[in-house]
This record gives sequence, structure tokens and C-alpha cells, in this order.
Amino acid sequence: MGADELDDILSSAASLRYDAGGAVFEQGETADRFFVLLNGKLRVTQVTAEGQQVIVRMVVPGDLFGIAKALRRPDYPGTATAMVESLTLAWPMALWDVFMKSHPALAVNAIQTMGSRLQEAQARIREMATEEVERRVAHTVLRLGHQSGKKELGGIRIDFPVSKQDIAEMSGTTLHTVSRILTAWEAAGLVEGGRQKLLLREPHKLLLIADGITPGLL
Amino acid sequence: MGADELDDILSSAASLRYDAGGAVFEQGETADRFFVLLNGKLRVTQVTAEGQQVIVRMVVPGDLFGIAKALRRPDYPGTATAMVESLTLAWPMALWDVFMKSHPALAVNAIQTMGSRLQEAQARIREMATEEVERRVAHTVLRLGHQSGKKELGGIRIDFPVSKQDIAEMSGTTLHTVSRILTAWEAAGLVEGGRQKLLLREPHKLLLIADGITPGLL
DNA sequence: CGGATTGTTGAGGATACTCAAGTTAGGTGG
DNA sequence: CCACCTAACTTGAGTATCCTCAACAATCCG
Repeated sequence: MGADELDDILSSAASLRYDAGGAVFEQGETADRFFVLLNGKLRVTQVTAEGQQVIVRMVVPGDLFGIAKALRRPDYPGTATAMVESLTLAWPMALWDVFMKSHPALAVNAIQTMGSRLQEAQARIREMATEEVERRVAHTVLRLGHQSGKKELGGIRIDFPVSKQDIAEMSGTTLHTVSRILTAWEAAGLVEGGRQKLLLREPHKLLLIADGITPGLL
Repeated sequence: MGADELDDILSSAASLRYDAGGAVFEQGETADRFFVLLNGKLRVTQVTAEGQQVIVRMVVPGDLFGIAKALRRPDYPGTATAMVESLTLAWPMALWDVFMKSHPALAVNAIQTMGSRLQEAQARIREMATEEVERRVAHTVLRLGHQSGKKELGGIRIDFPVSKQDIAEMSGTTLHTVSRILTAWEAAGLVEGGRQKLLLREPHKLLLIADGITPGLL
């Protein structure tokens, strides 16, 4: 992509800031913009008809999100909430088609974005279908570590607030079960918890649990 | 897209036929081609490290599949098996990038394909996370009916062989549980089963079960 | 310091899985 | 065409996992 092309794209973008806890868009809202996350961390959730919440995915810097148009939908299928202070670029949704048609490189990029998202979704489906809770939670925390962990001397630190409830919604279980599992792991020295804090002390051992090699600690 | 453009694309395609039970490609194989299904019905499965199988999705005529390149993968992440005699168009994977760059309309199409796939995957995640087995099975058979059901006088016929094991792998449960649920539904007149056969007699009532409105029959 | 949010822990129970044995249907070969 | 064989399915019993309900403790924030 040439510099003028980039200019063309960037010049039509608005830059927006969100406080921790603020919503970028809400489920059901008319999708009038699409976004790229510049900075921070978002959580995309969906609420079921019965009111249960599920975390669909995390958005990390560089990610394209809110692309309802690509799903052939007029509204946003989920709610995007900032977990920490976040910065986005936003474009009017009308520009989506224009961009896709005039900048093939962008289209290829969008395809790959959706590709990795799809792969992750399928991995989660497989997990939920075949694995027991402890393994799913192990996968979840490892994914968190991978997406946005910071290496420290004591292990990998999840550097933004994650509650047990969050982990539960990502793993398809309840916060009670997550609490019990993390307590057991903490006793075994695998992790270090805290209120909305998490440090992976022994990622390698967690990986063994995730892969079902260790018999599990419960 | 112009007629010459279409010509250009079609002329580089090979047409391939598969018998029921035959594999179009296998999980782990080098992804050297991508496909469009012209006719028939495919099942895409993944096998976990422990050997458990999960049905990732069904492929119906018109669907693009085997697009490992879009997932940035050198190999196929799953196995595609013909459930009935099937016909595909196939292109060398090397043409993928070429097509995407030179035919924006194709790229947009690919994005939308992946979009609906992603939406379905997320719906399944939500189901698996929050719904009990009977509801998931209801969703599964309704999806089957929607994708490839034929309206008959007695209801909607799934017009290709589906085993209880298949339904189980799509719902994230065991064939035993599926058998019990279908037996109960059959007693209530909601469906009519048989060896690898399924007729949805009362889709509306199944929808109620899927949506958790009816207390369930078990 | 108080209220609210988040997390802990226990007891009990339901859902759905595993294990196990059998039955039915369909295909195959004699 | 019948006997056999296998794959698909059914059904039962026992049980493990994990959820629900419940009460309480800790932490954070203003």
C-alpha cells in the first residue's frame, strides 16, 4: 500500500478514547462505525436471551473490530467494553465497502483477521465439546497470557484486571468453579491470584494441564 | 464481476468428484488447493489430541472451503468428508492471493463467507457455554434442517445420512444422550428418527425447546 | 468507615457421562 | 434368498463432574 493510499484511509478516521469500563458499542446498536484498537484492551461480550453473559473474545491493539458489515449485519452482535483506558480509530461503516473494493491489501488483511478469529472460535468449540472444566480454564488463562501477558521474573503477568467471573465467562463455567480451580493451582504453586490479578508462575505445567497430560489437581 | 473475469477464474479450476465417505482432504495435509462445493454435502471434522472427534461444520453447495491460506496456515486444520456423492471445483492454493488481489469482489465474498462462519461459531460457543444438552441438540437439528432440509408433508426431512454420532459431535455430547433425547422427542411426536434418518415433524416446538421456553421433555 | 464489588468455601443435588449389554437394521456373500 | 456380520442404535445402572444455593470473608473505593 502506498503512502498516499494510507493517507487517504487515515484521514477519514476519527480517534476516540474510552475510560476503563466504558462501552465502545453495545449489542443490538446500529452498526454505524468500524474500529481498530490502537491502545488498551477490550472485551467483547454477548448476552443470551436468558441474560447469561459470554465473553466472545478479547480485542488487543492492532485488532480490527466492530466489523458488522463483514457479517452482513446491520447491528453489532455484541458489546465491546474497555477493560483499561483505550484508544481507537473509527470509520463510518459506509467506508467499509469502499475500502474493501479499492484497497485489496486491506481486504486480504481483513480476511486474515477473520481467519484467525475463526480458528480461535473453532478451538474453543472443540475445547467446550471435549474437555473438562479444569482444562478449559487452563486454556483460557494461557490464552490470556499469550495475548497480553508480560514476562516478569516470577512468571507471566496478566497486565489488566481480569475477574474470576471473566475467566468463567471465557471458559464456559461459573465463577465458583474457577475460584476453586485457581485456589488449587495456587496451592500447587502454578499461579498467583488476587483480586482481578493473575500471575502464571508455571506456564509449562499449565500447558500440561491444558493438554490433559497431568491428571489434574482436583 | 465481468464475464471475462469469471472465465479467467473458472478456466483455472479443476472439477472433482467424491463418493459418499470419501475425503476431499485430511487434517494435517499440506493445503495445496482450495475448493467450492458444487453439489452434495460435506462434513468438516477435527480430531483432538486424545482422538475425540468434533464436527466443525457442514459444507453445503456454494460454500467455499479448504481456504487454509486465509487462516495463514500451510496445512488443512480439519478433514473434509463427503456425506453423499459430491462435486467440487478446486484451484491451486497459489491462486488464492492472486484472486484476492485482482478481484476485489471475490475478496468481499470471501470476507462474508468467513463472517457468517464466524457468527455461527460464536453462536455455538454461546450455546455450549450456557445451554444444557437438550437445547443444544435442538439447535443442532434445526440448523441441519435449515441448511439442508427438504419440506415434506409430514415436516422437514434431513435429506442426507446423519447418524446420532454425528449429531452428538455437532452438539458436544455423546451418542447415548442424543439417542435418549431423540427417543423422548419421538414419543412426543416432535421428530421421526431412524437409522441415519431424521424428520422434523414439529419444527416450531423444537424451536421452543432450543430457546429454552418449554421445560424440556426429559 | 461503610457500602459494594469480588472472591471463598461448603453442602447437596442434577445433569449427563461412562460402562455395559443388548437390539435392530442393513449390507454381503454363500 | 437366507444367514451372517457389522455398524448403528437403544436402554439401564452407577457415578463423576460441576452447577446451584447459600453464607461468609476480603478488598477496594469514595
